[in-house]
Order: sequence, then C-alpha cells, then structure tokens
Amino acid sequence: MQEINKKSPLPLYYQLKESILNAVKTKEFEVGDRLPSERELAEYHNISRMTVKKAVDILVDNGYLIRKQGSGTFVSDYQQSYSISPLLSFTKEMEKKGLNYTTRILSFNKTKEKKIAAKMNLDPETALFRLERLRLIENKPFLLENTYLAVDYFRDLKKDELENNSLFKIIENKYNIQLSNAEAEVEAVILDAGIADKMQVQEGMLGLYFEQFSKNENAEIIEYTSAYYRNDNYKFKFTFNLD
Amino acid sequence: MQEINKKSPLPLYYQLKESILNAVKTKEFEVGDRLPSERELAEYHNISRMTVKKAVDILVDNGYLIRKQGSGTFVSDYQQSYSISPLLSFTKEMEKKGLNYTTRILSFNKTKEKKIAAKMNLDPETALFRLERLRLIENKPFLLENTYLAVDYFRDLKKDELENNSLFKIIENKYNIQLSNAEAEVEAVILDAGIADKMQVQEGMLGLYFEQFSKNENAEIIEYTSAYYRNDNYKFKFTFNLD
DNA sequence: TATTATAATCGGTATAGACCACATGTTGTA
DNA sequence: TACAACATGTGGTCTATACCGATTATAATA
Repeated sequence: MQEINKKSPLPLYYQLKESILNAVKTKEFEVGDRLPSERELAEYHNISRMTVKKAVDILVDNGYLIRKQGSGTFVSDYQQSYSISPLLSFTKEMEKKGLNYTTRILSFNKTKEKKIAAKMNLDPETALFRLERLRLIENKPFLLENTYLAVDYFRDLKKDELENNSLFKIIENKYNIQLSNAEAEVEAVILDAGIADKMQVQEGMLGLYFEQFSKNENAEIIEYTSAYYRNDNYKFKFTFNLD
Repeated sequence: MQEINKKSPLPLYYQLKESILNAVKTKEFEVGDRLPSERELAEYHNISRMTVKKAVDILVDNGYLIRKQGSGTFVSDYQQSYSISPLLSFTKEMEKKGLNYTTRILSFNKTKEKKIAAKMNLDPETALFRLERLRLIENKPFLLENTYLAVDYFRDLKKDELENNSLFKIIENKYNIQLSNAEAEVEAVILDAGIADKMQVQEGMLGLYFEQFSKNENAEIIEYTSAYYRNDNYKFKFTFNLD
C-alpha cells in the first residue's frame, strides 16, 4: 500500500483514496477482502480516523468498497454497468454485422463555446475543436454527431487523419489518453428542419438526441458528443453486465 | 426552516439534510439563493459545523446545492432534470440519489402470449407472469413498465413480495438466479392515449420506449421488460466503461 | 477617483476524542 | 453439548477546535 506524503499539497484523504484504489486495482486487496479497519489505517498512516473515513466514503460512494457496520469494509465486486455505445463502437459494430457504413466529415474547426465548455467542466474561454460527422448505413444517414475536444489536449489534430482513423483510436494512440468511462443521456426529440435536412428525412420526424461525456482516469471530460439518431430502420441498442 | 430534534433517533445530519431539502422544495430557498453559511447553520441548530458539512455534502453530491469556496453555498438549478439510470436496479438508483420514489403494482397475473414468449426464446405455449408497474419520483409518474417472467422459473411468486422487494433482489436471492447481462433497445415514441393516461401526461407527448432482455449465465432470457419513459423532468442516463 | 492593501467571511481539510449500534467471537453456565 | 451472557472490534455519528486557501468587502493609499 502506497505511503502518504504529509508535505504534499494534495489532501491526505485524496492521497489515501488513491492509495486504496491502487491497492484494489493491483489486487493487493482482492474482491471480497476485508480492508484494515479505519482505526488501523489511521494509525498506520498516522492520520486521523475522520480523514480515513473521508477517503473510504468516496470509494464506497463510487462502488469500489462496501461498508458493513460491526464487521468491516470490503472490496466490492460491483462493476460499472457495461454497455457498448453505438457511438464508440460504430465502426466495430458495423463490421460485425457486415453492414456497409461510411462516415462523412461535414466540418472540422476551432471554436469557443461557453456552454459546451461549461458542460465539459472547462474554462469558458477554452478553445475547442468541433467535429461534425454524418454516419451512414447502406448509404442512408443514420446518425449526425457533433464532437467537441479541448484544443489543449489535441494540438496538431488534422482533418485528414480524422478521415481515415477512428477518433477513439487517435485519442488513445496518438495522444496517449486512456479513456476510462463515459456517461450518456438519451431523450426523444422531434427533428427540426436543419437536422432533418442533413439526415435526409422529413422535418418533424421522431428521433433520439444523445449526449455523451467521455472521461479519462482522472474523471476529466476529454470528449463531448451530442448526436441525433434516426428512429427508423436501426435501433439504438446496447448491452450491459449485471453482476 | 424545519427545526432539528436532538432526541430523535434520526441522525442530526440526516434531519438537517431533509430540512434544507424541504426548504429548497418549498422555495424558502430559491434557485440561486445563498444558504446561510455552515457556521451560521451550525450555530442556529446548535450542532457542530462538521455535522452541517455532512448534510450539505450529501445535497451537493445529489446536485441540489453548489459550493463555492470563499463565497458560499447556493441552490442549484440542475435538479429540474435529473438523470436516471434505468439499467441498474431502479430502487438502488433512487436511494443513491436520495429521491422519493414509489412503485405501484398496477397488475400481476399469469398469461400466455406467443409474441412475448418468442422474444424470450421460449416455447410459444409457455406460461408467463406479467407484472405491470408504475414508478413515480416525487409522486410524479416517470416510468411505466411491463415485465414478463417465465412461470417455470418463478413458481410461488406472489404479489405481496413484489410490493416490498426489488424484483432483482427476488430473482437473485429467492430464486437464486444469477443475472449476467442484459440487452436493451431504446426508441422515441409518441405516447398514445392509454399510456399517457396511466402516466398522467397529455396524449401525444414524446416519450422513450425501452425494451430489455436480462440473461442468466447460460444466456437464457430470464426477464423481459418493455417500458415507457416520460421525456421531461428526468433523463435516461447510463454509464459504460471504455477500457 | 481609482487602485492597492487589509480584514472578514466563506468553504476545505484535518485532528483527537467520545459515545452509539451492530456483528462476531469467547466464555461461562445449564 | 448447547445456549446465553459478555467482551471486543467494527463502522456510524458527533463535537470542538484549528488552520488553510479562495473570495469578497472594506479601508488605506496614490
């Protein structure tokens, strides 16, 4: 278990949280194991029990640990519900199904949009790349997506590399950013004229509106995508684990 | 603002949390308002600041309040559209978010429906339990779901145990079936008269239609649910891992 | 008047200690 | 042996206090 540095500017509870998390991930503490008691951890690291509690609180809240009063704190076997986002796996999913798919880049430019920056927990003045893509299956538009990336993370991003590579491969390989998880929200919408035109459907048709936030291991939002799906022909499908 | 009863068996932080939440809901504290400082709240209720902090922590975590160091704690405007993950257990999700929820069992009976059985990869003549539930958040209908279970797997399933327990808990604990994963599909729909009536919204409103197949470790479909979600107030949200 | 220091106030972190409720292992007794 | 009583260890709650860093209001200065 990693030591705690009292002279570090990082809060003690934060260091301890990371230390425990690390021990869980490296299997030093395995699923089902009982952690040292709060009092033991406090004594070991020479910090107060309340500080230990704060670190454990966070990990319990995030599902990594389970507390049992009178008994101890244990490593959880809870895994975040796993699912395949149609956005992420678009390429893979299409190949698996043997469908003809294409992606058209409608636009790629730098912008500054305060609302988007706020959603991404960035400074309102942050420069962003905006990538608008239309995805087609069997030559029929299926998905229209707007992706935003902070310029600071993605210097030298060029349109032509986006033409030929999956965005997620670029993020992970060229920029060496390890994406950890993503949150997504779906709602039903009526497609307005602008969207309907791009997707070659009639205005007023039903569609799905989708927002996705992809995060790195420090829970910083790396990528934000908003997208419209056609509601016919193909369904928005995903799977997730339950154990 | 509601007083705190030191003789109550309820924890002080819990009482204070409820008190603040109540004050927010009754507009005693309106969106954007600054709350009394932690020190003021502590003095007013004659409790320690750490206890106030714990109450505020929870409300900040649930999105009701926003803290600004050096400035104060404010009522958030985010609570209007809260995100709900339907994929995990509804019960668990609601408790985590600290929302008031109820489930009404509209009907529970045995049926034989060939189309449903076919979807579940069962013999068309298989007897099925059909469970119709209406789920409410803060007393507003949010989700109307129809769940089907094969009678063979769930002998002795009674309505009253469904009233008091999460279905997933019953499946796992009473019937000892380990659910492994699920597939889900979402599409946008217009709520027809029958559905809209049950959900207390106007006919013709937008909603989400959701189908879910839960499988055990042998990839047999144990549970099939079709559901309608209201498209306002709460968003359909989910998380997935990327690594 | 405009700017710059200073003070006051806010939440953020941390401590040491206290008592409670719950779970479990141990011990003494029937 | 079986059971009840007890001791112990665990997390749950709570206090009073302290100092830090960020923000804002106020006062001093140019």
